[in-house]
Parts: sequence; C-alpha cells; structure tokens
Amino acid sequence: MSTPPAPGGGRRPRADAERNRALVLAAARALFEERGEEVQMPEVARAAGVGVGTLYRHFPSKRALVEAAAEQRFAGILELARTDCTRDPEAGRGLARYLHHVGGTLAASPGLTAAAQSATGTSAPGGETRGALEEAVAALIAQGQAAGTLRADLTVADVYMLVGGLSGIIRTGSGDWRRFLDLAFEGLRPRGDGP
Amino acid sequence: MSTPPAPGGGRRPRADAERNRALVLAAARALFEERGEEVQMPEVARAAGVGVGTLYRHFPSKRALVEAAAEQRFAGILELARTDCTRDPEAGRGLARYLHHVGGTLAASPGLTAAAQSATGTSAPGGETRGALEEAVAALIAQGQAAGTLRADLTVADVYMLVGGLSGIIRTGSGDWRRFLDLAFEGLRPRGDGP
Amino acid sequence: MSTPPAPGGGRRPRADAERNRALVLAAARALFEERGEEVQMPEVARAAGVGVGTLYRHFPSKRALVEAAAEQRFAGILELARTDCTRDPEAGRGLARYLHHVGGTLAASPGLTAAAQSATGTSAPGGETRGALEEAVAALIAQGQAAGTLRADLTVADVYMLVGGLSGIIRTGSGDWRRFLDLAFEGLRPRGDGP
Amino acid sequence: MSTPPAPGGGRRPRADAERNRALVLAAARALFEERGEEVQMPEVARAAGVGVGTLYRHFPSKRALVEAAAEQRFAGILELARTDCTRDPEAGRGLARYLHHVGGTLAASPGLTAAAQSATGTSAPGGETRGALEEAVAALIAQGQAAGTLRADLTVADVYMLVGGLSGIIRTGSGDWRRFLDLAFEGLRPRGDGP
DNA sequence: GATGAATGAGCATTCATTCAT
DNA sequence: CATGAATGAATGCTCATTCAT
Repeated sequence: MSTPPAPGGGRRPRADAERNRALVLAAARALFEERGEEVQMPEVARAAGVGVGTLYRHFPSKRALVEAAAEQRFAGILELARTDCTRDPEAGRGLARYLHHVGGTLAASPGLTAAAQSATGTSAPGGETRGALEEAVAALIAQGQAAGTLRADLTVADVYMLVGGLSGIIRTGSGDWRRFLDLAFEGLRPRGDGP
Repeated sequence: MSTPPAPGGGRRPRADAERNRALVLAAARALFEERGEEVQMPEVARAAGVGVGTLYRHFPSKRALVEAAAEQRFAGILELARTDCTRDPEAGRGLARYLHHVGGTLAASPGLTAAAQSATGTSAPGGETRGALEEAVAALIAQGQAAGTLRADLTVADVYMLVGGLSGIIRTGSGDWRRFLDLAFEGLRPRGDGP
Repeated sequence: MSTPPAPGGGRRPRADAERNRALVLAAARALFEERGEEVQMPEVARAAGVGVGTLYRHFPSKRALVEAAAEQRFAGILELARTDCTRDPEAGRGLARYLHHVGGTLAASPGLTAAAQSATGTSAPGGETRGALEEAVAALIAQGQAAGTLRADLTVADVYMLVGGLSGIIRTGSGDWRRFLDLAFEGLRPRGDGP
Repeated sequence: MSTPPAPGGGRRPRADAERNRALVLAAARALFEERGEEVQMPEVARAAGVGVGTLYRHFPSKRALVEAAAEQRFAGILELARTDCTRDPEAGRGLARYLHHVGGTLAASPGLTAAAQSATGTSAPGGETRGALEEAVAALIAQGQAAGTLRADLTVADVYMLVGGLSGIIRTGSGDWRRFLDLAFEGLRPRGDGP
C-alpha cells in the first residue's frame, strides 16, 4: 500500500537531504561569522529555510554545527595552501603567503573564530582537514628552507602556534596582524641572515 | 591592652565591608581563572562566604566582577613590570622578562582571559591600569633600544599586539608560548643584528 | 470511518498550539482574577498543564499575558454590549444594562483589573476591542437619548469615565457599585426630567 | 549605671527622634506621590538623610510607611473639610467643595493613591482620621440637605463611594474628574429638583 | 524525512528587612 | 539611638534540544 521509492515519480531521494545540509551549513557559517556564538539554533534554521528538526538531523548539536562551519572555513584555507604550494616554489615565499591568507580569512570572520573557540575549546581544525593542512604547511616550510628564507629549525608546530597568535590578535583586535606577520617573519629567517 | 586598631580583632563599619569586597574578588578571581565565565554568581558568593546581595553591593553585575578580577590580574603584571624596569636596566632584557611574566600569568589563569574576553569584549586592561602599563612598557622598550637589544622601530602598540598573540596561543593551547617569545624576540632584534 | 477532522481525535500541528494558547490564557485569566499580579509565570504554566517555554512562546512577557487576559474580559463585555444594543432598543435602558454588566464583570474579577492596571498602566482595553466597544457604547447612548432616558450632552468619554469610577469603587471596595450606578443614572437623565 | 536623661548635657533626648520621623515621612510622601510603590526603602532613607535602620525604627515596614504617608494626606483633606464646614454653611455647597478638594489632592499625587492601594488593599483612610472625616462629611451632608441642595437619602457611605470612584478615575486617568463631579452632583440633587 | 511546538533547567539580578557595631 | 552592610528568597525569562505529527 505504501509507495516508498515510487517508480516513475521523480521526487528527490537523497539529493534534497544533501541540499538541506548545505543550506544549513551556509546559513550557519554566515551567521556565526557575523555574530558569533550568540546566534541561536532556531535562527539558523530560519535563515536556512528549514525547521529546527531538519537542522538537528544534520548536526546533532550546536557545537557540531559550529565545528562544521569552522571546518569549512579551514577547507577553504587548505585550498589556498595547496595553490600556494604549487606557485613558484623556488621563491620560498609560500609560507608568508599562506599566513597572509589565513590572516585575511580570520579577519573576515571574527565571530566564527570566537564561536569555535568557545564551543570547541579550540579554534584549530580537527579531523581530515587538520592532517591535510599539516602536510601542506610542511611542504611550504620545506620549500622555504630549501630557498633559504626560513630557519632550519622551524616546524609545523611553530606555524600552528603562529596561527594561534594571529587568531588571538585578530579576535581581540589587539593590533595590525600584518605587522605581526612582518615581525614574525623577521624571526623566522635563518639566523645571521641580516641585511 | 587597649586594642583599638587591633590586628585580627573585631571591627565592621568600613573595614569589614572592604574585607568582604576583597574576599569576593579573590573568590571570583580564583573561580574565573579555573572555570571561566561559566561560574555562577551565587557560586562566587558562596565561595567568598557572603550572600549574593553582598556580592552585588560591591559589583553591580557579573560583567563588573569579571572586569575587576581581570583588572586585578593586570595590576599584578604592572607591579612586575615596574620591578623589571628597575632591575639592571643596562642589560636591555626587561621587555623579555616582562613578556615572560605576562605569559606565565596568562598561562596560569586561562579561564579568566576567556571570561574577560566574552564579558568585556576584550581581554586587555582598561582604566588607570592600562595607562600605567603603557608607560611601563614604553620604558622597557626604551631601555632595550638603548641597550641595543631591540629594533628602533618597536612601539608600545607592537608589544600590545604581541601580548594579544601570546594570549591567543595560551588560550587556544596552540603551542609552547615560550617558543613563541623566542621566535618573536628574534624578530625584535635590531635589523642586521645576526651573529 | 474516515476521521480526518475528527472531533476529539488526535491532531497537533496547529490546532494543538492554538489549544495550548487557549489553555494558557484561560489558566492565566482564572489565576489573575483571583489573585492579581502576584501570580507567577511558572504557576500559570503549571495550571495550564504546559511548560513555561510554551507559555512564553504564546505570550512574550508577563505583561503581554495580563493584557491578553484583560482583553479577553473586555471581549466578553463587548459581546454583551452588542446583545444589549439589539434587545428592545426603544426602552432606552441599554446603557444601564451595559454598565451593570461591566460592574458585574469587574466585581467578579477584581484581581485582573488590578493586574492590568499595574502591568499595563491602565485597566482599559486597547486595540480593536477598544474601538468596537466605543462604537457599541455610542449606539447605546444614541438609543437612550432617542428614548429620552439620557441627557443630550452625554458622550462616550463620559461613559468611559464612569467605568473608570465603577472600576475604582469595585477594586477598592469602597461601596455598593449598584448604588453608584443608581446615583449616576440620576445624574444622566435629561435635565429637568424630575418626577 | 545608665545615664538616660543625662543631667547637664543639652543633647536631644526625644526631639531628634521626632524630627527624624517627620523627615522620613516627608521624604516618603514626596517620593510616593511622584513614583508610587516602586520607590525603595533605602531610597526613602537616603532622601530623608537617615539610614535605613532609622527609617525602620519609626516605621516597621514599607506598608506602614505608605499607610502613614497616605494618612497624612487624609489629615490635610480633613483640615479642609473642617474649614469648608464652617464657611457659609447656609449655601449648602460644602460637599461639592469638599469633593473638589479631594479630587485636587488625589490628582496632585496619583502615585501615593496607587501605593496605598497596593500596599494596604485600600486607598481609604483608617484609624482616627477616618472617624473624623466621617463626622465632617456627615456634617456637610446635613448642611446640604438642610439647604435643599442634596437628596434626603444621601449617606456618608455614598460619599465614601463617590470618593472611591473619583480616586479610580484619577488614578487610571479615565476622564476629567471635574466632569465626573458635575454629573454626580446632578444625581445628588433632591429628586424632582429640575430647573 | 521534515516540521516547529513544547520543554524546563538554569541564571542574573532585586529589595524588604535584620542586626552587629 | 543611628547606621548601612549583609542577607537570600524570590522571579521573569532564555534557548538548546526533543519528539509527536
């Protein structure tokens, strides 16, 4: 009596669910970027044009939603990291470009960083993105060291830490993050590499 | 036998009120340092051994209490800054010592930084403490520049920014903040000052 | 056997929400009538058999709930006013009947008047009910004047004021409000209309 | 051992207490008249220039203070009633003058009426003032009846009730209370006393 | 799957009143 | 007697999450 897959009726078996997930995530990201953690779940649902129930079907908690939004942002950064990796690697400026991308991205969405921080306990990526980013950064470091623009003892963890600092500066608005990167790169040069 | 000001004896009219204020502030600071903003007002009152009413008599809102706790922490830092100013100024290591103090202090109370950030919108000092700290830092910078350990274009704003970065690294646990300071001071040396 | 709208059967999506709203309003009205403003929101929710959240979904604040309850009472009065309008208009006793209805209603729920007064700042109706009541009263006045039972200069504002007086007498229990209406109607007769 | 009346020291044994009571009462009356029940006890104390403790020494509760303030206002009305009694009694207009005084007084201090109502449950006088007022009103009624301006069946209770109505009209701002008195006096004339 | 009404623990804040000094 | 700091019960409202339809 029930007509589940309904042969002939071109409904939308799974595509619609996927679409809803994307709608929710996009709405969440935009709202969190703008207003941070204060955004309420029903508000996200409304902005996405779905009910709260649907939202919770895709993201089991607010924390999960914030994490997903933050992760998406890191995915974008990863994209850029890979692009930067490839472009003229001999120049050894890849890491600088990478960190400027990160800074620009964070500066454009301070709310999301704060939300991730207070929901997740960290504003750093987790899961696959994290691993991929580390690989990409490792490559950038290696390039810089090969090109003689980065000190030999620089590690991925150091860069990770610098991003943490960058994020702090941007979120708290404690200064010009470009200046921060300039100072930092001064310290990242090979020792004895004065003018 | 006459115990008028009597250290430890009985009094109330004003001394006790002041004492209660201090008790509340101390309790609040300890709790906020440990668990951040989540600490509830009644809990602070209980820990201080007073009623909520007393707490509110001294601090009109949770925000005010968080601010006062954060300010107190900055006052401690200011103390150290002034001490550091005086001690062998010719060595030019004052700023480094200052930033290590700040790092140590922030690392010891991550919750308070977060609470201040989300209650106040900033984790930086305000009011008198701010001005005094800026003066102290300016002095440290001047000493370092005179001693040839700091680049000539370093400003108070730069240090302010570095503290923001330091705070971010510590709060997010994104790395070893001492390593961060090491890298940073590498970048703060006078240009061309390689080994 | 098909019970789609099924009187008494199972439904929810919207009908039940409406039902909850009505339950809350009824509970609120009963409680406010009895004990006035002192009634607490959780208590209303309990009496209505819903959670506080539901109560707040339908009425955004205590004030809104009190207003709605008061408005509902005025709607009842409006009903009676319209009925009174129709019944033997030639007798010219419509206004008297109206004011007796108002008196009876107010006397039966002193708490609600007080609650409305202190929550709203007035115990008079607002919105649509107000306009409709004024129309109804205007009609009653016109009838009375046509029948020669009311003085020609009597206005809706006068009646409004008398209701204010009636309300005051009832709320403060300063006397028999029926006696008040008797005296008042003595003063509302056309001038020179002594026996 | 105790030196109560302190022979020789011209301090202030009781006069000062009396003065404090008066100060508190005056402050309370002014504040309640202006802002009603919302005025807080510490605020009254501050306005009176005394501590809350002193306030509570003279008035055991907020309710008692409100009552005293209201009573004081009635005492003023009583004064006027007695004055009005005496002045050309043959004119028979004493009651009208009395009610206009009452109206004027109530209109000048709506907050106090409301405060008394909600603290005491009534806005009518109690204690001695009440008895004295009733006597005075009875005299005014008798004069009016003797002069032929008031109906024979008018009682003190009727006047009491009219004051309740007057108070309601003024407190709720439901109309021009002078118009109310005009209408009322129309109904208070001896029957058949048309022009 | 989607919906959104319902839930209810949780929390900052107020203010009449007390009582140690 | 005066003082005013301390008290703490009381209360309106929020919002992440659930679940009947």
